Amino acid sequence: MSKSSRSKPKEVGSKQLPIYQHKTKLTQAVKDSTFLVVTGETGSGKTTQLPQYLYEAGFCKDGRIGITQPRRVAAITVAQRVAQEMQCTVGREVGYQVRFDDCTSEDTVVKYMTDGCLLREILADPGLSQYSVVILDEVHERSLNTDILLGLLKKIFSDPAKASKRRHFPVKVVVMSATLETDKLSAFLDNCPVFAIPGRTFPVTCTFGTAVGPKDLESTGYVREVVKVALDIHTSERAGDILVFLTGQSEIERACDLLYEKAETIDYQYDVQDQTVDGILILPLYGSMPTDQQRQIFQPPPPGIRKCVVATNIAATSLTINGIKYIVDSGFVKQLNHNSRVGMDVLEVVPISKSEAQQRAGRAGRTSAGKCFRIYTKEFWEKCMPEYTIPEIQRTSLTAVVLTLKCLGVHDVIRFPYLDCPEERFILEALKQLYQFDAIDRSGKVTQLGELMVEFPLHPGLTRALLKAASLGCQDLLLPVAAMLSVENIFIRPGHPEKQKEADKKHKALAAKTGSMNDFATLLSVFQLCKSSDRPSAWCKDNWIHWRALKSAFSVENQLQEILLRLQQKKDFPVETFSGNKSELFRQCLCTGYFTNVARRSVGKVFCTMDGHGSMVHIHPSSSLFDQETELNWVIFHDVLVTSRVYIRTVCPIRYEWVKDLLPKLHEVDVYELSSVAREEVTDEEMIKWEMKEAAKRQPEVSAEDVMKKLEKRNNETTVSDARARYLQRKQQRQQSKAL
DNA sequence: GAGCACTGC
Repeated sequence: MSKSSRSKPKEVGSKQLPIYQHKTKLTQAVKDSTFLVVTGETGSGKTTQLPQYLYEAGFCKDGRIGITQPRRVAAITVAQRVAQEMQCTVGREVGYQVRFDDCTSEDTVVKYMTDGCLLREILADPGLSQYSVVILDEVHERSLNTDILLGLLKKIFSDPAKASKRRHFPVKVVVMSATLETDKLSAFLDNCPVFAIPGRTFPVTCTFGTAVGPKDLESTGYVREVVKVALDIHTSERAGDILVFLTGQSEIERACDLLYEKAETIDYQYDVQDQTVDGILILPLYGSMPTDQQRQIFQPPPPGIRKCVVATNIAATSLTINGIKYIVDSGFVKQLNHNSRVGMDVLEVVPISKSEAQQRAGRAGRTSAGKCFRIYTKEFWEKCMPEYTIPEIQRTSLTAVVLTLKCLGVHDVIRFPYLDCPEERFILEALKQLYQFDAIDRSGKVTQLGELMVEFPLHPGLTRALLKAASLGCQDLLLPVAAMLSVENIFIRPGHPEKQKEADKKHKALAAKTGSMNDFATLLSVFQLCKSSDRPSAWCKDNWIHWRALKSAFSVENQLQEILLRLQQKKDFPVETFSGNKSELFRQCLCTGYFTNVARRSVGKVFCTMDGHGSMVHIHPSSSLFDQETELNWVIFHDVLVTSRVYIRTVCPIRYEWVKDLLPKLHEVDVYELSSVAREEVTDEEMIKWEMKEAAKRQPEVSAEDVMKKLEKRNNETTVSDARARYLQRKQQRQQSKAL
């Protein structure tokens, strides 16, 4: 680092912000203790100002100030703003680092980054030797990485003797959060002091509705209701834009259609109190929308026109729309929950928490006083909505997290200092899976393979398959597939039936081109075809492929390749030779990573998973295997989707021999009740015979209901069938409302 | 015979 860059601290920061009058006390508070909790609502200026105050107070003489953010955009934009305030270019004294974009230099002393980036840094440098201050921001959001960092920082710096031995200038840890659960945070960090900064937001008055009560937990009636409320606002409230919160793309499109319809039938011009509002501009907003379409949302509406944005939760934290004065809150959100009892992730619609509802309401008070219309009753608020959102660490699969912790020397992952402990069975499940992948041994110690696996930003199963391929010298087959599976879905399926047919046709053709019924091979082929195309974006448009998603798959593939090359230069990188059929090489590599996701044909199109849960699953209609009448009896799959049925997606036929030796591994460490069939070493033929016998005992035709009943019986917790029941109920309601 | 919120490395 150059000395000149920090010898003369400039007078920094904006004096207008509420935080300014606390400047001296705040820097003193940081000096006085190892841990400090700083609270303050949005608009207090803590994210941009605190690092500058600390810089000015000389905290950078001995190292950097690192500030984490849960989101990339936040890290980048905040760094840009702070650089501007400190009158330097981004990448010099002030910089940022996010995945694929490192904008820092030797001069950088104030570094904004994503929480995932800091976690990676700790992996390489467990003492965080280049930092004098580490600031975790937006801790109240409880992102998985921030929660892990919180535990790690507590563990590393809690013991002052240990901390000061590490360097003559001990690291300061500042945790910044909205004014929620601050006592809990302080207690967690050795009862450290709490510093509160008043915010600067405008009051938002909230009203409850009558449409959704405790009995309407599974109702979709709320789409009609939010439309009605939005139009009421439009006809009776003074100027100011509306933001409506719904749960997903299809719901949003339906709401927008209804709004267009209804808006046309009412008078075009209103006299709202003393102001005239001419009309309403209706804009949908969700994550997978094209970026240029998203950009429209931020443009101010034409004079006299009211803007009405109908959005997913993306508008709650990720994107801020100016000029919003009215909120319509449906009270629901779509959330991905991991169910360890059945070993799958279930995406479901659930009521939001009270804190989330407050967050939504707050979106109306950023520039002036606002109003929030909740369509649910006070009773719903009291009885159905939890105080706080369950943190991600308690809802998610922990396999990758546990491996990371183990590689950081945290051997006892159950007694790691979690701010909120995940359920023990979630941790056990993760350990079991890591053992199955040979990432840890029987004693729970990380293997050589595990040390390699932790380097990859991928699901452990994918990493396992990739490393197998690399050891056999065929990584070119797996790198693109791993990249494609770690970005959002690349196949576009539009809402309109006509276009849907067209897209399906194109996708089927792409699958047919590979000559094999293997969805993984289709992904590889799409990747290669697009990459070698002269005009890749046009190619995507023509084939109904998500260009934005594919572009990120290209950069992920690049990154994976770089990591792999670096690891292969180590002398102990495994090398194997392959004796089997060359054409089967690809699928056999996949088996190494997906033997935990093996299913065997049961009856007709119903398959039975072999992971010990024995769940009944169906091939998803988007799979190239869906309408194939073949003899195949064994498949591996990438993921499970619970809707009208339990579907497996991205499927690949395999031979029993390829997984025969791996399957026992699934049951060696028996944490859960295992399916009785899978435990036995049997041949394919024997398996089929057994299955025929079983099938004869049952009804000739296995209905979805039977399958679900079976699943339900198997699991005391009925999350999967609950989810399905809810889905069916919603579908029925939708049909009823259509009929009306 | 199809229903994928949002992040992140």
